[in-house]
Amino acid sequence: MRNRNYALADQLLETLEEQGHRDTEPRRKVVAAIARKNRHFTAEELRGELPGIGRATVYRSLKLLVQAGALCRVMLADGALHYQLNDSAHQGHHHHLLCVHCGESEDLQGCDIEGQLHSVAAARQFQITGNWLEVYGQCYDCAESPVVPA
Amino acid sequence: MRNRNYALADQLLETLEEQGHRDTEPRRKVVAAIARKNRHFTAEELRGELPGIGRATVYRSLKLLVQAGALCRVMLADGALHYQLNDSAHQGHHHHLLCVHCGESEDLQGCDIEGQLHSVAAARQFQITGNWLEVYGQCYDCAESPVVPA
DNA sequence: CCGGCCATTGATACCGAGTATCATTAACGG
DNA sequence: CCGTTAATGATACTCGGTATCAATGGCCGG
Repeated sequence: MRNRNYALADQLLETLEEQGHRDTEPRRKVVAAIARKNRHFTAEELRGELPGIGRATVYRSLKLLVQAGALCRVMLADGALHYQLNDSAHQGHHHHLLCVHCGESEDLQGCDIEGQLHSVAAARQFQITGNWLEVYGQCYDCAESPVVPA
Repeated sequence: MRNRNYALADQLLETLEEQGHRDTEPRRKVVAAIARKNRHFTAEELRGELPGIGRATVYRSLKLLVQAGALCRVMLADGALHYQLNDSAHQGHHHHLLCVHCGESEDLQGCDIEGQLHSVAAARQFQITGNWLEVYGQCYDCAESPVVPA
């Protein structure tokens, strides 16, 4: 676990360096904090874990990582914007199934939403360049045990 | 046009009254400004057109209209949240095709996105309760004349 | 190994989109 | 016409994020 986190942090830093960004102390700390996360998180939550690191720096790092494809933004059902580590496997565009109960998220693969959108749009001569989709509901575990003590 | 706007404004007010809200002067003005819109708009943009009306009042009215189903929120490609009048016909849940060029939006109907999501989710025993989808691209007119003078 | 360029930092201030509070006002039902 | 109660608007606050800018420190070339 610890090893995996270190490796992940290094990997993230490396990604940034590949994009021509420097390897700085604050950046290392931000990236390490992100690597420790096993769930989606907000910018402020992350910032709270990084006392001594400037607000702007945290936001800048998040932005860079999103641009690099290492992080993605997810919009929760209540409208809150969170960040989430991308599986290093598929950094591309993808959608999420978000459990509104436990907050867990799964990637939504194996569906041909894009294909369907394109065919519907083609009928109207609309050229699709992108889309944003979040799907909310209850995951299997939460549906099974609807009342969970906090 | 003018007539249609008046009618629309009255209709919006009536909708609010049906929900038990009062017919007040500031509310009339907010609703009239919204009825004048033929495009999606931001809260601040609307507020700018309503000097003398309190900030909170504008936001409160927007909230009520969204709750009543008369307005819907659309997220633009750049992340900006806009409001848009709902066609009085289908106030229910629906998706939009947003032209990133001219800013026009069309409703996306006749596609069975929900159905597809449900079948994919069923395979994972995930119970879908809602979704948020925005589709970005270029509408027919903008694709035809890619360079339009501002 | 050193010096300089320039990316990065962090403090601060600002912005947009809301919400909370609360004293004052005004709608509307009886 | 009067009282209840919703609504208003001023103000302050939150959250997420960006702009500015002087100071710092990474890194590259000599």
